[in-house]
Amino acid sequence: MAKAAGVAASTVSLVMNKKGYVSDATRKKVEAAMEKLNYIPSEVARNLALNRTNTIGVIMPSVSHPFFGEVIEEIETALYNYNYKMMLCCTQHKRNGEPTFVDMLKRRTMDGIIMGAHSIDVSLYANLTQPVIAFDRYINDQIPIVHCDHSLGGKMAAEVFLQHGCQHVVEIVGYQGIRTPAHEFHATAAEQLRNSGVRVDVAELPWNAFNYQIYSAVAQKLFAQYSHVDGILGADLSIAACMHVAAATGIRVPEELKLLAYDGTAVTRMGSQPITAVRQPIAELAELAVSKIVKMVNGEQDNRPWTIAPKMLPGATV
Amino acid sequence: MAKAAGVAASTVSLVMNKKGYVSDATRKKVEAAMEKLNYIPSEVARNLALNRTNTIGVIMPSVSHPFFGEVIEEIETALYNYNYKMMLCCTQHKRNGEPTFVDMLKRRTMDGIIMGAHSIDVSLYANLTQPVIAFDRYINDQIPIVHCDHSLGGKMAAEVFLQHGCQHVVEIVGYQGIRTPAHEFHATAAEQLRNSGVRVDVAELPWNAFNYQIYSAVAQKLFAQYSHVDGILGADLSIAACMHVAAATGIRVPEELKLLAYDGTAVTRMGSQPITAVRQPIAELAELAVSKIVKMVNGEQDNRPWTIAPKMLPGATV
DNA sequence: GTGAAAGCGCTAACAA
DNA sequence: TTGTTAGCGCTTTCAC
Repeated sequence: MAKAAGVAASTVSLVMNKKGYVSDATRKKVEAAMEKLNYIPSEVARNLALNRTNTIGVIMPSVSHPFFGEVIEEIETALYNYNYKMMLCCTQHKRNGEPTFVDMLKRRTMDGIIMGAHSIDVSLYANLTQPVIAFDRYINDQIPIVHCDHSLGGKMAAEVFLQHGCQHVVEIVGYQGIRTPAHEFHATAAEQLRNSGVRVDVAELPWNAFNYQIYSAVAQKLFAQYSHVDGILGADLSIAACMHVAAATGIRVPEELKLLAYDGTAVTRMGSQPITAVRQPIAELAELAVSKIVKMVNGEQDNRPWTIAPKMLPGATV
Repeated sequence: MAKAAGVAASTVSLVMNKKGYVSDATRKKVEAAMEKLNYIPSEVARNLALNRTNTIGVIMPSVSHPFFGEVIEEIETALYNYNYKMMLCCTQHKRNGEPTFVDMLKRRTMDGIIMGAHSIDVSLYANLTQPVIAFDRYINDQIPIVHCDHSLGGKMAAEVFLQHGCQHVVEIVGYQGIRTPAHEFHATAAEQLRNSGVRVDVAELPWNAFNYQIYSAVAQKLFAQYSHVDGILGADLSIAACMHVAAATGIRVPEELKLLAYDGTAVTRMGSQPITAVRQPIAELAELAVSKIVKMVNGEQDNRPWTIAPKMLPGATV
């Protein structure tokens, strides 16, 4: 390419990157040659020379799950706006997905990682030289976490049940063996409710279980076990399952039973009755995570807080 | 690294890649040094030297859509099994996502592309030197397509309505301005039904519209327009929307109205009534697309057919 | 078996 | 303003 244009390689570099001073004459010359050969520079060579790939790895448990799907979509969009590409690793059904992926980070295939998987072994993330951000997930003391203000969310949720005079609330919570700030949501809600004399019971989901059958089974068991429940709090799909089981059982929502979802993804809009939800601001969280990791990659300072408040999403189930 | 081990770089390369002959003594020496420095080779340098990245780009309209979400998840899994990484581009909400992404292909950031977006302008894909495979999508005559046997699917669907004696079927079809083999599904079903004297009407969705509100609006309009419809055929979410509108209107499913979904993703299992569906074998399609693109990247031959048959997925809506 | 040397295609520092 | 040189970290001949 350089010789075709009759200039040095470095000059071509300057033209491509619009850097330094290049006379109009040689610029034209170079551009003409680029045009003629329809030359396209190798990103890989560039990556090697610059020691950066403009790629961020994203680790999530699942893609085909409403919450993570939306998270991934928003992260990818945000990365795109920052001129980064996304490599995705989905851990749910792989034996060694996560170690393999972290290894790619070490091999410098990507500049950093946004990690949101529900892994039990997080020792992988010790002593990494590249930046890692956790998405709603506690990994270790070195790794900062972008998350929703779950404690506030829990208060908002409790408030809803209290306002409607619920006496017995069941919370369907995620697997407690992983450490995520999201547990705070249920803990806070439970605390507030109990402080006001409401009975609170807890049903725990198994680990990395993201399919509807499981939610449905949990819902059925819940109704069998707690026949006088008048409020249920859980993630979107758990609540959707409860709504269907309630309908099948002849329990009227919201008259006899209040259902409140946490997350507020599209599935809460998809039933015959929209589900009332405390919504995690997924797009904002994604944008925040991306802006943080990009700053870290570039060694820049960022003072935005790591937490974003949830919002109430109106519906017809309370 | 080489000097630390007291050997030449080329020897280190041989050891890392388990290639050629290396004496046990020097192998140990190298491995010891790798251990000590906890040396990790640069994938980027490797990519440059080998002119391949082991990365496949995937372009889809959306992530947070049940069909595409599942497709992406399965593609990523299949790629992982072939030792490839996935770069994802989601086009739905971006101005220039697709051209930018194809440009990355030209810059050799990835070895090939699996393309499943609903783009209207496909001129981007002319004259590419790297392999591209279309996923259920017609791009141009050079680009092969992995897809479900939609024609068979259409026959299966028609058969269902005929068996149940439907007289007036409405098909909710995707935007017709893009060219996808999937249109064949509705065309075949319509033809078969009309041949048997069934009235068939068609409702068309707008382009790149993947949110539930739109499906819901289409469903409402459909019932208003065709008051005597006794069968509806459409993609999962369209049918889910119809089910809810029917419930709200007091139309009994399946007694008065048969609903049959095409795709058969998890959402058809999620309502109070599981939706009967003609299921696209997404995992198999994904695996096929991946195995094809990998073969193409490696210049190998592959004789598997490009098409896979759909299957009936039982439910309670016909 | 192993090392020296060239090359992958770019960027950066420095001269000219 | 532009060219020269060195270097990013690996792989691959090809001597030794």
